[in-house]
Amino acid sequence: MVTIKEVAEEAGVSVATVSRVINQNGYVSEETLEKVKSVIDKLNYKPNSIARSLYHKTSNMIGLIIPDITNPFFPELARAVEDVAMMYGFKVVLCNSDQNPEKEMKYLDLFKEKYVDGIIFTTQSQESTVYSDLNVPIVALDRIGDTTIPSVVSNNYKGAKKATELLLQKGVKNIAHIRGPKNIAPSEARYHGFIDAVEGKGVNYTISEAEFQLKDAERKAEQFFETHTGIDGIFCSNDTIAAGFLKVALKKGIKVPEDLQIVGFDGSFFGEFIYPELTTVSQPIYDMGAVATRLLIKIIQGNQPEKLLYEMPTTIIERGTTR
Amino acid sequence: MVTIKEVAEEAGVSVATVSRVINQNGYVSEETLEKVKSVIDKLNYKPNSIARSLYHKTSNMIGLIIPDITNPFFPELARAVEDVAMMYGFKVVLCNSDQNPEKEMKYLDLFKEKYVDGIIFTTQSQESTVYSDLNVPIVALDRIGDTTIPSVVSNNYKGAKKATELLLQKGVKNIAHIRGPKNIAPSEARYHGFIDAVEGKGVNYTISEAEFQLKDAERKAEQFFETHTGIDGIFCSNDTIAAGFLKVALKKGIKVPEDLQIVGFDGSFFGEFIYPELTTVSQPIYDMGAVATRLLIKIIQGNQPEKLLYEMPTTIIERGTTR
DNA sequence: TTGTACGCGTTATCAT
DNA sequence: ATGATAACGCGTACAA
Repeated sequence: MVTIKEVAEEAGVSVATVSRVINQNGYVSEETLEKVKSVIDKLNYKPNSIARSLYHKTSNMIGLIIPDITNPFFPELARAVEDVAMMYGFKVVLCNSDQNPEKEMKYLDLFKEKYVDGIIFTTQSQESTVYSDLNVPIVALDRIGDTTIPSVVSNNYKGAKKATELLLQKGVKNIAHIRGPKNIAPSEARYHGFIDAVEGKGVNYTISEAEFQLKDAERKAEQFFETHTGIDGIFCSNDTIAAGFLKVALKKGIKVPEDLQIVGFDGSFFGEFIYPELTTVSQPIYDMGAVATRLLIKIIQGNQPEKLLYEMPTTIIERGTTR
Repeated sequence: MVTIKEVAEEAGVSVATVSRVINQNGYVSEETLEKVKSVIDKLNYKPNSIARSLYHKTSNMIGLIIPDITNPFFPELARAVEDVAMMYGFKVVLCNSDQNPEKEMKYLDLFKEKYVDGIIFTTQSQESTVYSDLNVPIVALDRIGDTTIPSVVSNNYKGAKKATELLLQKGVKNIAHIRGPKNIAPSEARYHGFIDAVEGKGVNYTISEAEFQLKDAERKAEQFFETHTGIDGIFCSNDTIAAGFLKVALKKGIKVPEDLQIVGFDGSFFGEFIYPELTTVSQPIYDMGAVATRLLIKIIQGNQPEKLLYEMPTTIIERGTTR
């Protein structure tokens, strides 16, 4: 690893001069400029970013905390964050919290130690690790409440309402909503969207619950189809649950979308892998990540965010599980 | 951010003493030990890891370069790397290279600047960015050739052979292999596994090719079923291709697995999301990541790897697309 | 226009 | 057993 000192010696100048040409500030004569530049090239000198960090107390890194990269929702998000971050010269440290507050705390400490310039985090759970008094720019994704932290969310309520209305409009008479876990904010919002779409409309509806996991969804689906008959439309709280219900329905010989229509939520890529393809409420996942990152960088650069809540629109993608 | 100096002042000792209690080396009397410890707790002091890095030229970070976290193969791998790394006190910087040599080089420079202690990388392409003369411990995943770098791979050849033999044994008479891109090593190995399983066995076989992407697979499947009749078994180079072919077959009313059996490769999670569930050759993705990380850490700690090639076994998971 | 010297927070060597 | 101090690589007052 070649240092600024070696460059200085080789160029016959002082380290200060070299520093000046690197950072393009201060005066430096045309002549020495060229000289130093050529030596930098020759030695393939790269300023040591650790030393820089120590001095500046910044690292050009941003920390990203997500529950689990293995959950299909997050890779695209992470990708967006990295793409945008890189575009602005920031690197990304990715951490999987597993929704575990201890882990989250550990990562936050880590981030402070490393002088990360900002933090983006997603928690699907309600209970909050203390993310305030952290003294580092921070943006939340998919998180509500905690009104002091700028957040980027998608419009879960509205998307759910639209999805339910779509089913109704497609002639569904007996509709079900398979809601997600109660402690997860988006799941709650989607539930309310559903309720507000069916209440007072004179339609029969029923509510069940499932985890956001295929196996559990399948179990719940088995039970569901045992105990409920005549259901001709299901709005599921996410695509994983929808996939589970679709699988079981198909297995039972129920015709989709002829006799049963299904709508999921998220716009996960695997919605296109299954047949019939899943109709779903698509979240602009990549955009959410990109917006959050731009917002964070803005804050890092000293600008105040214009608003605290950035709500991104959802889109219905009609595919094979609706008529 | 409280520094070692502040702790020293508060405790009425020198920074050297504080450093000794932190690092548990050198002599320090019982009395001052207690005193310093309590001050550290009181002030919630955490040693600044940047300053440490500057001195030690290590960072307790490892760099991970993958093509694209959005590709379903990689989240699990990344997760494994992070889990194991964390277990040993290392953090992970994740980078998506998009198979782009320029990006790779950029990340490698970045890693050197940041004093990463080691690098794990995956390239599916053959052409090699110069990963040697890097002067940093390094481990390759899913990569062959380039014999100087320790590698962790799964046994693509053998898995493909077994998959093909499974189809044959299940009574397939006219078999097809949909191979992946020619410049991707695993795709090549699987192709040879297939060939060696059918050659000289007196079975009819045919080869087609598709990208590892759903849309392309579907297009190729449409063409395939137009031009080939009587095919009753397909071994696909990965699960994505298999999903595409299955979808199109289902759409065309071909009965799976009665009239057509399909086997994929990878063991991707979405194999269980589709119906019938995909029979596949499962790679121990998590284990591969874990083994690679342990290997890297071993090297970082100064031990030489026992061998240069760690070959992990594949397993056939029989599910709904075979009889 | 250029160079000297100190500070960023930590560790390790060498005195004491 | 403890303290002073150089060093890690860089950036910037300040002096020249």
